[in-house]
Amino acid sequence: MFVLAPEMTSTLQGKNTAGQVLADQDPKAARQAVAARNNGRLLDLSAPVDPQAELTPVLPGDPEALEVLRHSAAHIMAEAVKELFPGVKVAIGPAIEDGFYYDFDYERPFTPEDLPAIEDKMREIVKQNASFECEAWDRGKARQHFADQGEQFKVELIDGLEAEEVGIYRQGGFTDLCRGPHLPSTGRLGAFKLTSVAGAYWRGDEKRPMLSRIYGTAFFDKKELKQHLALIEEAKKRDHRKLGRELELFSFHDEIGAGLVVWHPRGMILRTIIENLERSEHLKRGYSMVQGPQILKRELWERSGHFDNYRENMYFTEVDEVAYGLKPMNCLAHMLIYKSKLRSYRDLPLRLFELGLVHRHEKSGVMHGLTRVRAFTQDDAHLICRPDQLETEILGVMAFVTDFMELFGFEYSLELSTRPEKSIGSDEDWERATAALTKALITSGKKYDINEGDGAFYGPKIDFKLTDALKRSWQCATIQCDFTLPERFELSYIDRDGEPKRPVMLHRVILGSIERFIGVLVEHYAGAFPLWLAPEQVRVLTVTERADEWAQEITQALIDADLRAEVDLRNEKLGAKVREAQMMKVPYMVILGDREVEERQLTPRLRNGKNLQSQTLEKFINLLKEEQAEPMRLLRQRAREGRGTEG
RNA sequence: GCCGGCGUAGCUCAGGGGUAGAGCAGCUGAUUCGUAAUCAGCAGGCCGUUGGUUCAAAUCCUACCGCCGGCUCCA
Repeated sequence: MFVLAPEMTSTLQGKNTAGQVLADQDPKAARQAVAARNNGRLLDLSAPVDPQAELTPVLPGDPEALEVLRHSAAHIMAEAVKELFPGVKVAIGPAIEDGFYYDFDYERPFTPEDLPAIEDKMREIVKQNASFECEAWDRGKARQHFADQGEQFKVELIDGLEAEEVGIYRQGGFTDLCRGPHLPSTGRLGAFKLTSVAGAYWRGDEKRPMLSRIYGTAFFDKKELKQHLALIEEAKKRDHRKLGRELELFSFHDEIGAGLVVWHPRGMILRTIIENLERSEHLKRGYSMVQGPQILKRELWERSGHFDNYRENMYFTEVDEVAYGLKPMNCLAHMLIYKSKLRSYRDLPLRLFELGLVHRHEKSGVMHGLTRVRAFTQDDAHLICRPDQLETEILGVMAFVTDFMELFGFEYSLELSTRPEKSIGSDEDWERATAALTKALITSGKKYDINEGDGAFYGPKIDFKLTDALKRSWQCATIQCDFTLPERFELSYIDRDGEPKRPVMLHRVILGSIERFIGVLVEHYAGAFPLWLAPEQVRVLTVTERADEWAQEITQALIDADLRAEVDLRNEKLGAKVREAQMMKVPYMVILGDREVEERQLTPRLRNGKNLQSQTLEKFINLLKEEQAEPMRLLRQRAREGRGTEG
């Protein structure tokens, strides 16, 4: 039950508090409220309100409520840690997407074994039900307070603030610099759990000290916490690294090296389906296929700027005493293809597409299954065009990306990334490039965020972040505008007026890395691929060996019809065969017993456990063919419509 | 690269100073069976690699390699 602690009112300036006003408006809501919304701001219930503006309660179902709860949980955790580990220094502790964390500096890093004791201490604090009290302190006083306690991180934070007054929150014996708002009291923290420990640099800067971070999550009630933990379990089941092994798609090997994928037959057929689709879709959209070599002379990388700006990510070697670099990007060969003959303004845009294998030296701690590797294949293209064609080309790529995202059932969001610190090219070129991307974004009418300083070293970019079935987001497509490489490689075309002009270039990928994309796809579909992508589309199962002959005939007919079918003639019970096909997530099984043999029919079983009516082989093949072709039909239809609107 | 955890059979995991274990998978045989595991037998390991401590190391310590969770970076 929520009651304003009497001492809290003493800090107020004689005004009505949010809690009191809410209690007058709606006593029931006031009791449940964790904070209040007033004048577009979130307030503590103990805070004075602007009487002119509307006041609404923040109730447990609201998204902001969870943030308040988790932020308060972080404070409670910090108090617990300070009590248990004297001398520990606190850094920052925000609420995050699905929980909270707090960073600490202690004589040793925390380990998972420390967590139960911290949780127990937190429960004690929750039981004490101390109120969260907010005070506004003069910055000098606050600075002195934290300096006296040796809390150098807090001091640094205060020094970075502009305001003359800073917010100070207290609960029990713990005082923290904080903007708030917080729960009325610690007792309102319903269900929480500390989940992991990790190292984290102070302010995310590699050059600054590494702190010890404790992650946790919190909810209003135990049921929600349980659901959340179940969701994490579900995500684990979908983990592409686990499914990749179980479904025999790919593997990694110590003996081969970190971040280097080995594709097994089932994974390779999946890749091939996607790559073949890419090839045909690119050809249909006016691209040409090309391919460059894996190693190119270092001198060329120096010329492009990669040696100066990307060296630490590259692998170098020597051939006959000449230095070579293994390609981390595909653009150089494409530049030379452009330069191989004189180009007319009529030839543009030139769209060069390459499924290019690139190698990048990633730091040892960052590899992650297929989503972060050291060798990967980009569905890369370079669009070399006249300046007046730039916007149309960008829009064309955006439409291409949209078509593919819809094909796989992904949502996505857009980000515009601007000039980074380490970069090449003139200010004017960066401005022109950024303006072109911005203009295309505006024309497209799509919403986008701006990511300052996150562009490639040679140009700004639009990134597409796709969201998978578990609401996680992944970088896939990117469009990068580049005025610099055409300059460095002295690309030109002869314009209408007979004068040589400098073209502009776009770097772009649609799926990004085929490896990463397949990793994301595996998790998105939980390994149960739609028919057109399934490595094995049909498995033919016999009840007894009397059906062997019919089974082999059917299997061959399916293969002849370009379907991916396998047959299980083993001396096993049908239940065992079904189970194995089910675990491999094969979309269709075909059951063959004496009945089917006699009638020259087959009984299809779907992945969801349902049987279809027994039917002829011809009918079954038609069914599969149609289901397989449907996504492609929709893709082509969308592509045609898209082209129409672009003119 | 940094912080923490981990590395035992193809897979999932037990064993934690006295010389290696289970289930599943594999192989062999029997069984001919109707929708998520038929039965029996057999075989399988330089306990990630390398140094060291010890009479003795899968077990304790060093360093490498790799994996997992984060940080930083990124397709």
